[in-house]
Amino acid sequence: MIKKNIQRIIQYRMCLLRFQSLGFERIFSYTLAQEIGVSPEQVRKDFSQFHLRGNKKAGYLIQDILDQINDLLHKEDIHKIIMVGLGNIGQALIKYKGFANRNMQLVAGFDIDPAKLKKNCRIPTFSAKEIPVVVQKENVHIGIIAVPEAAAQEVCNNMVEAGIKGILNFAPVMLKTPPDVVVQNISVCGDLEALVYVTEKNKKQES
Amino acid sequence: MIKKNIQRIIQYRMCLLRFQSLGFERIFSYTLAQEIGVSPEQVRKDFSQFHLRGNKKAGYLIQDILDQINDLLHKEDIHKIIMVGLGNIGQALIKYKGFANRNMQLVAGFDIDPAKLKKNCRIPTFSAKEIPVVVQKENVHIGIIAVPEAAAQEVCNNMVEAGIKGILNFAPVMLKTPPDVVVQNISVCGDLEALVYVTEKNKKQES
DNA sequence: ATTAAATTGTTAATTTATAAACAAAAAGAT
DNA sequence: ATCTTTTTGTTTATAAATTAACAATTTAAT
Repeated sequence: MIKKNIQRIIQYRMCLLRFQSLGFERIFSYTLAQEIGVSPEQVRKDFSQFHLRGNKKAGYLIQDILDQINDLLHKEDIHKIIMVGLGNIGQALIKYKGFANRNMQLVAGFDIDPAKLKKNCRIPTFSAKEIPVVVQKENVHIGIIAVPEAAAQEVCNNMVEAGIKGILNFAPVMLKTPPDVVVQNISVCGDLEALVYVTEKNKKQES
Repeated sequence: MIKKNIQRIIQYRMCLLRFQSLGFERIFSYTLAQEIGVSPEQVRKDFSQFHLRGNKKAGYLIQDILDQINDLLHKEDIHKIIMVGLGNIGQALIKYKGFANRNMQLVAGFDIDPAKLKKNCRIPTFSAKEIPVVVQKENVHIGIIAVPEAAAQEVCNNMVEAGIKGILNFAPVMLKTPPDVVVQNISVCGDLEALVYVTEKNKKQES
């Protein structure tokens, strides 16, 4: 599982960019904390762990912290991503315009169904067989799996074989990968079910 | 933040259903653990915390555990969900057919842009102004926010005002809500950035 | 220059989550 | 019927994450 502190660092970055675009030059742990929904101590602790240092009494210099976070997250280069599965989610992500802002780029889409490839697309699309060719040619390390549950593990195997090292998985299965490949799962249905559970529980507790 | 054990319970459920459909009647903590990617002790601990009990030496009776988890998750009724924002993700989720299997139903979609409402849709769509009317009429407690960052907090306020108690948020902002409203965030970009960080770090460590 | 106020950064304490250990119970074999 | 094996369920231990506490430092004011 990916550490929580790095996930928060990513959030801090977005927040710092927002404050910077509003004209601020400095920010306090308290402000940042409130914006992210954590305690100021958490912010300082996270910053400390990644050696992001501020100025006592004067807070953090936004540009300075951003430079260092950008360095941490390797924002100096654009990270290429492939997408396997051109169904509902796949198509939606391909249409999404927010990747470029964050120095990421979807470079290719794949599907086993030739019908899905014909669609007028913002990125080149290929048969799933071409995964190794494209991954190696473009030197891609990150892939998204947006295929049905039944196909997910096989797609995953192909990706790993091709050299993918990080996978964002939308299929509702736990993928089996070698230890040097890291998987991050997203489960919309699961999250909704968890929300149902918590809200129903809260409802009961009131009564 | 939603507890991790309930999130795993939701995963166990999916896994149990899969095993059941394969013809199994019983299952061991070891098997379930392997499938979900946790330790058998974790499974037993989770089950213990929710009073899901098995049979020593004979493992867990799938049907029995499923009945109890279904009860926990209130699977006896269908949970209505509204979706605000009919852009890329909104449209994709509306097309998604997996909600019914899990006793959930998208009952309405909303957008401020009238152009978005005209699209041939599987569910009724309304202007965002209609949120309170529909939520109260249909008695909905769960909502999805799939609008741009700038609009998210206002949409959230409207939802809360209308009576929504659980929100799945795709916008990259921390929403401010009263304590009885629970928010679950999904950040595709954030997750991808985290994957980039971890894979680059692994790469360095090898060399 | 000295003092006061504010905010960081680190250390300590607490809580939460995960992993390990082991006793108890059930099934099956002898 | 007794013993052995297996697997649960609970208890204890470890690790991770969060929160709290407080010393150190910088700024600004007197």
